Amino acid sequence: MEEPRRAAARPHTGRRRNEAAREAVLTATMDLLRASGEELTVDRIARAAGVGKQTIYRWWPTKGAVVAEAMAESATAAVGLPDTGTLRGDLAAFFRASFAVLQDQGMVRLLGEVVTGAQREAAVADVLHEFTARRRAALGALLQRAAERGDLRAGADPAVLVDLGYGFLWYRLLVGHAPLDDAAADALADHLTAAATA
Amino acid sequence: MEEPRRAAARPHTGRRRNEAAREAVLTATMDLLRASGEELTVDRIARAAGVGKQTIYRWWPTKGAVVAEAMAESATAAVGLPDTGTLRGDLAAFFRASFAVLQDQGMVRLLGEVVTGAQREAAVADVLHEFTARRRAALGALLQRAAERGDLRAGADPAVLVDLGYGFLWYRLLVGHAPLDDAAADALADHLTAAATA
Amino acid sequence: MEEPRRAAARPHTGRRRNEAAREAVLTATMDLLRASGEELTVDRIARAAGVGKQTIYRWWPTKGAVVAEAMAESATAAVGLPDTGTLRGDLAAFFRASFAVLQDQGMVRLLGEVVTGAQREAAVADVLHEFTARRRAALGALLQRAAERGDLRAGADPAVLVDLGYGFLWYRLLVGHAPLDDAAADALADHLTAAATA
Amino acid sequence: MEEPRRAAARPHTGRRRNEAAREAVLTATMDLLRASGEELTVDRIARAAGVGKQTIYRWWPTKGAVVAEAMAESATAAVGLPDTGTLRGDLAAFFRASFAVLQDQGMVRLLGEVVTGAQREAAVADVLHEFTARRRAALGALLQRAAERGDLRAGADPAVLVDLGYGFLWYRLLVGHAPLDDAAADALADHLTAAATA
DNA sequence: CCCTAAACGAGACGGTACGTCCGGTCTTAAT
DNA sequence: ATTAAGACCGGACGTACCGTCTCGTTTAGGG
Repeated sequence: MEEPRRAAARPHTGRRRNEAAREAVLTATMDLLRASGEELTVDRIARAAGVGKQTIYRWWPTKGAVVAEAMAESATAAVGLPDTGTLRGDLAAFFRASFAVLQDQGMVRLLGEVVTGAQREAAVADVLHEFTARRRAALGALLQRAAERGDLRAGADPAVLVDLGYGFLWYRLLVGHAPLDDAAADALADHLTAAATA
Repeated sequence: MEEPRRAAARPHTGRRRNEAAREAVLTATMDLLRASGEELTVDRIARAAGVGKQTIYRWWPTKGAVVAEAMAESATAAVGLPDTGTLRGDLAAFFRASFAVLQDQGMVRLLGEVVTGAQREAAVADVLHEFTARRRAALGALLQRAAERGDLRAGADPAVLVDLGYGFLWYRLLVGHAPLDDAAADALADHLTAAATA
Repeated sequence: MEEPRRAAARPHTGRRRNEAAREAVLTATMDLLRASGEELTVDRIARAAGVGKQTIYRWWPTKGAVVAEAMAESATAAVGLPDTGTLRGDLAAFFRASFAVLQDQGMVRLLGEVVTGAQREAAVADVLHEFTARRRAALGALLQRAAERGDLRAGADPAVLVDLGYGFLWYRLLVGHAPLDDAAADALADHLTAAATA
Repeated sequence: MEEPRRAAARPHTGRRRNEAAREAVLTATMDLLRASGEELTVDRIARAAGVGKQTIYRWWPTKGAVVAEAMAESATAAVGLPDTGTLRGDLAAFFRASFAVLQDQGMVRLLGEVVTGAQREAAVADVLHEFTARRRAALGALLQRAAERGDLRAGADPAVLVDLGYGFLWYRLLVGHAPLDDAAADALADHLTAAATA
């Protein structure tokens, strides 16, 4: 039995995407953000990565998209799911780890750029949505475990609790009026636990 | 022949600052943000306000400063301090009013622009700091009243509670994954009350 | 009797065109062409002229148009109408002067760029047309004087003679197989005289 | 044990040059020039010829070289040496044939591109030099025959006459202010004859 | 009949220039 | 002196094109 056209027979011709270039771009982006002195510019990213500008625009629609992907790559890996046995302990560990990532000034600028870019570029907003959704899911899983242990009070809504936790993080990150250190993580964990349990 | 000292008698020559122009600029800024289709540009603000560009730069140092002042003017007025007799009621009323302001799409873009601008302009950051500090003070006063009624649990930290509340608001505002409606305000009030009381 | 709108009442507001900038651009263009080492680039013109790129694009549609205007300005002035009493003498003087202008290497590159640009940009073609028309008119006037003296043979067509003369010039200029010096001017004058007279 | 010198013994292995590709490239170049709407681009030539870009660059050093070869192929063949018995007749026939080739708009653009390219690429200039030299030699041969018949006046310089003739052609071709039709050929022949004879 | 080398179509790559857009400053004539 | 209009410098943006560099495929000797 013949297919009318074996499209799969030749799925691709021509040179393939250069993975090294992709990584060089994302790395250069992070480096420039960390170097901090200058504005982040597509030309500068290209020059720092040793890459043509068109290679950037071939794979990312916009500078914001590059930044967004750099964020998604470097911020995701960091935080795993702790298991200390208690909700408060888990939350404290989770937020301590989350805040630790933000000690890198480059990371703070990165997140700022993304939240900024998301306000005007749909592509960036998409990446931000996906990224934050994954982070919320992680925190949600932590709460889910508590729920299974019967630790959550009747009216507690995990979605609200998650937004409280990450809201606290982003609010302090963007406004910068108060630190995101271990003490803050512990205080956050404490109050979130109070909100979640009877 | 007159002395220059006469200046006191006639303290000002030439056309005075046109208050109407100032208002036209801020209004035009909000309108353009609401119209939403295009980027916010100084040229566009000037044209929409029927004002010369120089008139804008005579009174504000940068575009960000204009946006920041527009925010400070239109977002502050709105929310007063409710007094329903219970912490949960007060919080629910406070956040319902706060969220109501954000139903205006222009206001959302405005706050987004400010948070964005604050990441790169110190002047904008200052206005954002001051603005958010005032809002936190308002919420703090509300909690203070509860504390005086003896409604707060021992370990509750008003500063953390305030950041939880406003963090929730800003997080949903910027990420946009969930609504900021009356139900959200009630849920927020409920969880915040749980975190604050025994 | 009222006009419906006195448009002429306010023919212009705002800053006027900066004549110094215009000249700086044209001068810088000629200088860069003479310097010769590098390609002629809008960015380079702007930098050399101490001018923003937008200022160039505000007044000229294209790089070619700038080059074309630079040509029109610097090549026109040079050649006046000689009057030696004889056609051969007039032609020799005219072409000696015309060829002299082309000893400047910058001028040669300039004309080459214009003829090049005219092949693909209508705006450049227009300037080239006007420029060459003016030059042909000058040579035509010279022939006209000879005609009035009765020096032209019956079948001689001034338009053809003019195209022969300028064709010789451009052909050697663009192909570069033979020089454009005084001897060439004299030989050209001689043969043109032979073609024009009995 | 064999020396590398053995390479001479077996000068070639592998696939041979595809002659069809060479012709497709030159044909596509002419076609695109005739189609005229868009700029001539190597990518477009490759696509139109159904050929990979590398195949073009394997056989020609630059785009200009392709264009130059296309010119050399299509413009040379056309014009032979007429023999009408008189100089005027020979010249008229020669230029009528030469001008006829230029009725093809593609040919005009082609020559324009070559003259253009010659201004900046030595390789193209070389081809142009050789091509024009051959054409001049053809016209020179025609004049030589007249000289042998004793038809040329004493002071007539064949090199100048040739440049006058081809200058006329190229000048009208590039500036485009007047046609290159049979009447023009006849007028050119007439004036050139007058310049060459007593 | 297989093996090796070169040519092929496709298309990604580094680099450079283009022409546009915007921020913030300066100039003009009018009020 | 202040205004509306708008030109100015600087510099980032996103696109286009050049000539080079892989890919995997195809073609042709030589063994």
